[in-house]
Amino acid sequence: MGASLTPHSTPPGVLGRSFYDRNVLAVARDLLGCVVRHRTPAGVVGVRLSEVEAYAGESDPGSHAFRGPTPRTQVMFGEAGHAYVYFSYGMHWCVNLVCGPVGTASAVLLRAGEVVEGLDLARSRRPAARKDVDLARGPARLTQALAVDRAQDGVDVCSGSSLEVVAGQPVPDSAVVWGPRVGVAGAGAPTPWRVSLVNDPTVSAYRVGGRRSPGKRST
DNA sequence: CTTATGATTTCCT
DNA sequence: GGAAATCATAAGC
Repeated sequence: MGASLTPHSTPPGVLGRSFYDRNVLAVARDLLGCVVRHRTPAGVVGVRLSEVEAYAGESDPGSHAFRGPTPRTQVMFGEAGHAYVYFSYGMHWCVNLVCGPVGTASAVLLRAGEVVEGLDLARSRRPAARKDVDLARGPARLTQALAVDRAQDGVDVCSGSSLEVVAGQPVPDSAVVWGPRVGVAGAGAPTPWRVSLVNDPTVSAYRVGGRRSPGKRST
C-alpha cells in the first residue's frame, strides 16, 4: 500500500454511492476518520471509525460471500453503499458496508470507533462499558452503541436513511496501519485486510495467541 | 496484567 | 448438527 491511496477527496457531508463503488481496500482505508450516524426515536449516535476490515468477495475464503450468494449474503452481491448486517456467535450483530460494482460481493466490516455524538445514549446502550473508549471498541460493541441490528440489513446508506456515513477529516497515510485479520476462521489470510488509526485508544485489542480454538466445547 | 470459557441464535450442510 | 467476522466475566499470575 506504499503507493498510497490519496486521502479521500470526498466532499463534506454524507458519503455518496461513488465512494463505495470502488476497490474494497481503498474504501476501507478512506472510511477511517469518517463518522457513522444512526438516527432512532431515542436520538442520534455517531461513531468516528478507527478500525475497519475488508472482505474481498467470492474469492476471499474469509468472506461470507465465499460460497456464493445465499439468502443471508444476498445483500453483499447487490449495489454498493448498502449495509450488510449479520448475526454472530448467537448474540451479536455486526455491520458491513457493501463495496464495488454489483456482483462483486465485497464489503468492509466496521470494527471499532469513538463515540462523537450522542454520548449519553451510547452509554445507556452499553452499560457494561466502564470507560467511554470501550463504548464502540469492537464490531459487536459498535453495533450495540449505534443500535444497529437486523432492521438495518440491506439499508441504503446513501439515500437519506436513518443510517449514514459522514466524511471526516482526511487521514494521512502516516496515521494508518494495516494488519492481519482478527477472529476469522481459516487464519493465515495472506493479505492484511484490517486497517486502523495509529495510536487510537478505541482500536480493538489484537490478541496474538489469545483466542480459544473454536469447535472445542466442554459440556 | 493475562488467559480461559460460557452464552446463545442464525444459517448452511 | 455444528460452526460462527464476539463479548463479558472469572480466575490466575
